[in-house]
Amino acid sequence: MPDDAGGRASTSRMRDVAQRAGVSPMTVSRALRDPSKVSEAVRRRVEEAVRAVGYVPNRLAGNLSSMRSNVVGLVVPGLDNSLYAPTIQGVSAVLRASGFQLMIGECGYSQEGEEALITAFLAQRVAGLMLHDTRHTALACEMIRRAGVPVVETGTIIPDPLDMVVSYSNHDAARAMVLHLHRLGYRRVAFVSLPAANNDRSRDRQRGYRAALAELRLEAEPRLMLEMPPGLAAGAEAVVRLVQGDAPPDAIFFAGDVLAAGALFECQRRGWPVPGKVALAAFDDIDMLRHVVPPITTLRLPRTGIGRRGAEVLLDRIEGRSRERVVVDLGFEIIQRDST
Amino acid sequence: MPDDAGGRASTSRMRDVAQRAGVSPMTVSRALRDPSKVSEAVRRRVEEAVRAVGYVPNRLAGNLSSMRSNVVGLVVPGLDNSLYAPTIQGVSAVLRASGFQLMIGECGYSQEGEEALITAFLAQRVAGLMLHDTRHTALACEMIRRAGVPVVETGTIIPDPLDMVVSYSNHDAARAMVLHLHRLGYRRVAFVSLPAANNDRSRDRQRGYRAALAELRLEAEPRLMLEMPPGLAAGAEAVVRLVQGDAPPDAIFFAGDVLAAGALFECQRRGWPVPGKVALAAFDDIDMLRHVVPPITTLRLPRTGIGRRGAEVLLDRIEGRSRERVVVDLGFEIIQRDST
DNA sequence: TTGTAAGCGTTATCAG
DNA sequence: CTGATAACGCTTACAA
Repeated sequence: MPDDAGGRASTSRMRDVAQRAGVSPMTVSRALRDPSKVSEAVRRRVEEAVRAVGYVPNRLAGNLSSMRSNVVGLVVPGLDNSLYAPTIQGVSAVLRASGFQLMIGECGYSQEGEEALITAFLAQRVAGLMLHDTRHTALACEMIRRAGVPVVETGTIIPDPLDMVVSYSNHDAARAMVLHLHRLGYRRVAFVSLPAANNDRSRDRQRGYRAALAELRLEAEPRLMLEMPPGLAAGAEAVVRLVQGDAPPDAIFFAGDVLAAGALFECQRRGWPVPGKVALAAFDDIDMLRHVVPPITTLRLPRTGIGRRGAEVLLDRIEGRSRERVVVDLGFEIIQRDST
Repeated sequence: MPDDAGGRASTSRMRDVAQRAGVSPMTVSRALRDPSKVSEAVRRRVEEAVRAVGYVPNRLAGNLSSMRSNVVGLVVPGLDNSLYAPTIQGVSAVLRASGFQLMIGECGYSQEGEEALITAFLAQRVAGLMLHDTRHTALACEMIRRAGVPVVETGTIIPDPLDMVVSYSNHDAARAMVLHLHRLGYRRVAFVSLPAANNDRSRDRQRGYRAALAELRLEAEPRLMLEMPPGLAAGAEAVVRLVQGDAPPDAIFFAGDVLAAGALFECQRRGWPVPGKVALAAFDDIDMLRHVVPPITTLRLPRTGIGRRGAEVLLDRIEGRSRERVVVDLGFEIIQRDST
């Protein structure tokens, strides 16, 4: 407790405001939450009293009493991954506009981590939950069901959501890019993704890649498929392994993180022309991909929109404006640039 | 409320657990928080009852009653800025290990935004506050003082903190880089930063630049100082303006965001050799700077450490292990690479 | 070791 | 429009 010297740390209650304004606490409560329910005179006296005593409402008490909550819990796989930033920002913007607070936690890409966070958020009695992953432990599902809390999953479109989904189809996006590369004339398209274990998005993308090959009556060659950890360095390693391997690809589709950029930087270092030696495509429209030389072909995903729309449908449910279990597919876009 | 079909959404209370275990609610409370205070037999019965009814403690009620809180509020200027990610992650890791929750908000680089968030967090009765900015509205300071909440500021080392500071000196870091460039032989070092209005970090860096020049008995030329918005595009624009201007610099120090990378990409596009045509230095050790061609000289800042250490000193105070108003300078490091 | 009583600071409800 | 009263679900303090 800093300084008891100047003004001691005292938190004033509604009661104090009431006394000072010469009304009952109940009237203060009303004046604060819906000024139209009290007389003009009282409203002003209360406002002044609030300022005078420096009153800050106690939402813990308010929430407990009203059995409502003004906080939403958001679980992301990893805070370090810059891909989640736009989504978080979208969520944050919408929540703030409605007077909600955002509680955030990272599950570390594990279902157990997610379960722990869900438990913690439920204990805080959050009004709603946003989950990036779409696979959960049985206990997590059970707890959510019992609590009756609305939930939005945002990682990828799935057929059997817990409740609501707002996302895009990782499967369709990956498939579309492979078809796009084929249309451009590439016949040996390699595929590099993040590890698919414990990651629905990666798995969906792999399935999309295979689906496209099947449609094109092309064989899925194991040596053209790689799983790499996230990071620029991994992308660099991947491009070297593929290009220097037997029967190298003419194009590489990097379905994750900044792998494609790492690969391009490696090509620059080695003097490999892109797309002359090998074409490169990426999965996310991060700013960097537009500025490197050459700019990299990629998918534009509705990251911010997922956050915004996700928060909106969640609030619609929380505030009783809707009872529907919506599934929103926000789509994607292919950005053709000079790397392919 | 999803599905009332299978099992209706009922939240069980401690009372229910107590009944089922054949003990009083108080005993359940004890069994849950400090199992050593109840008998072995009771502990087991309670545990089973908890599982049986799917009990999830209500921390709103708990916090209200105990007049303690297990949530910490964090205010960042912008969630989109990837620079804050490591700090947030550090905070998150430390808090989780202590059973604390993280409430997060973005103030949009404005003091008013920060004030609004502080008010909201105080209303949630957070146990502590972490602020990135080091300048605040008078009301914000007043509210924090009255609430008696411990606070950590993390943006830059300042002489008159609200309470505690954990950071590095932006002034010293900028100064050190300019001296470093001078030592390498560069005599006309330009300086590009983010707008300094409303940004203590930028201002500190500008002061550091000037301080270095003064020490070197060099004149601060206005045409060698630029303020640019964040982003790769701004860096590209800056390098062009400086290099094509009158009396161009031999080195450019980009003190913010990804400006330096944007500048390098522009040089690549134009075929300007770096550092042949102009040398480039950056301010933050983001992964990209190490992988581009050539790799860019920069400063390594203790981003994650600030989050971790900041959360630690905050928890020390919250949990009464310390009463000190610490100031922690985590320092910085110059990473010399091929761009200078 | 366990239980009882009295709040914590609000809001819902109902009466005036 | 305003106020009294009883929760909300838990913990503190004290008693048994």
